[in-house]
Amino acid sequence: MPRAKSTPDTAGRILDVAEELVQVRGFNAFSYADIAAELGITKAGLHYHYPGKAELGEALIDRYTGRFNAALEHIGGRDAPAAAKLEAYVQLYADVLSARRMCLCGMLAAEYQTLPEELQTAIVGFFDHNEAWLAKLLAQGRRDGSIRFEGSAKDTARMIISGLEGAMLVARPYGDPGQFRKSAATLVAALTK
Amino acid sequence: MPRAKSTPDTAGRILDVAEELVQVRGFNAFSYADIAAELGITKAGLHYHYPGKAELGEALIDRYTGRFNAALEHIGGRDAPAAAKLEAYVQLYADVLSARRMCLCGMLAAEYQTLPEELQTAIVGFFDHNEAWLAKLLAQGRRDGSIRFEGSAKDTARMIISGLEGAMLVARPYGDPGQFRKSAATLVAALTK
DNA sequence: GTCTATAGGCAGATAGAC
DNA sequence: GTCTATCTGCCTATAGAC
Repeated sequence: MPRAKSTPDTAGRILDVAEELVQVRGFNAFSYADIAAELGITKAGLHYHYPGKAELGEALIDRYTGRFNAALEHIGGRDAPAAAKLEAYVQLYADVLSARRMCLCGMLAAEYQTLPEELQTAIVGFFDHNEAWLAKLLAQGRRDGSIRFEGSAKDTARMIISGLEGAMLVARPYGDPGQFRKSAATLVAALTK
Repeated sequence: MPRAKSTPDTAGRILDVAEELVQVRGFNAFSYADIAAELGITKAGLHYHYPGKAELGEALIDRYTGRFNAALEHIGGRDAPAAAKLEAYVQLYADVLSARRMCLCGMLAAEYQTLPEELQTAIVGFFDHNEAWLAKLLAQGRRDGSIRFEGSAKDTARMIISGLEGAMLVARPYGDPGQFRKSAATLVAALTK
């Protein structure tokens, strides 16, 4: 997934800063003051662009999901065996972690019970779309022979997503991206050998 | 892992309530007021038992880790094939999730960057011990022939722990313990066959 | 051990000037 | 669009009575 591109507009810069704060600290552990200080504007100025934290959160998920889904489309459009596409999928997660960040929606999943309903719905949507995309890829891999797995493509897709999210979650306290790469490789190896 | 037993003493009841709050909402999303209201005492009363949130958090992790490790010892002491012990290990996680809770240390891992240093150290300790215990179990399973896996026992152990934590993380927004069970079963089947 | 009372700070949010 | 100023509420924490 491409990083958030540098945005000259204030609304976009707010999202850039807020996104990093949520991915590193969580939605409940950052404040408008944090963003304001980072951007050199006042808290009141932020409310002009995003009236409340809920609206800011929605915008964050929307942009993140859009960027992620675009990356999935890009991978899906390649002319390559499914196994190679699966590796590219794993790399999306590795890229996030290499910036010492958790997946935005993985972080929000932890805080799920404390979030406004609109955010909750958007989080589930993120995982639903990932699961559908990945299940389709796995089915393709079974056909082209590059991926072998037992059980349904849907269950396997869900397990891979869970495994990658969990590997990010556990690797971060160790501050070691290599640990994530190893875990992810172990997971993929078990599926594609 | 056995649930926290009902404790007549105030210090223990505080931990009971705080534990659920952290597992459901996170460390940064509960307050002394929440606990006080639940127990029918005042916030000031809590500070007598736990001077600050950091001390309360330490006590939470210590008790949780102790209970978890005791469950591991219990499983390890059984006369059973390693594969059966692995299933019992998975069940520890399933039991936590069936109470609509996240693993305490998994939740804290998400919030890692915002926590006091003593808590951070304790969280890593939890995962270290789990990994060592599980790696030993896997090695035993390889010897007794009940578990098959490629790569090192340590890497496989780490992937299993990550996968289980991630499966809890992702399953909770769906409010469906069955989803966790399926993911966990798929994970174990893929890694140990 | 638990209470009342309160301190001091920061949260999210708004009104209105510019 | 961004500011100053301010509101209200909740947070963690403490002092001191009982």
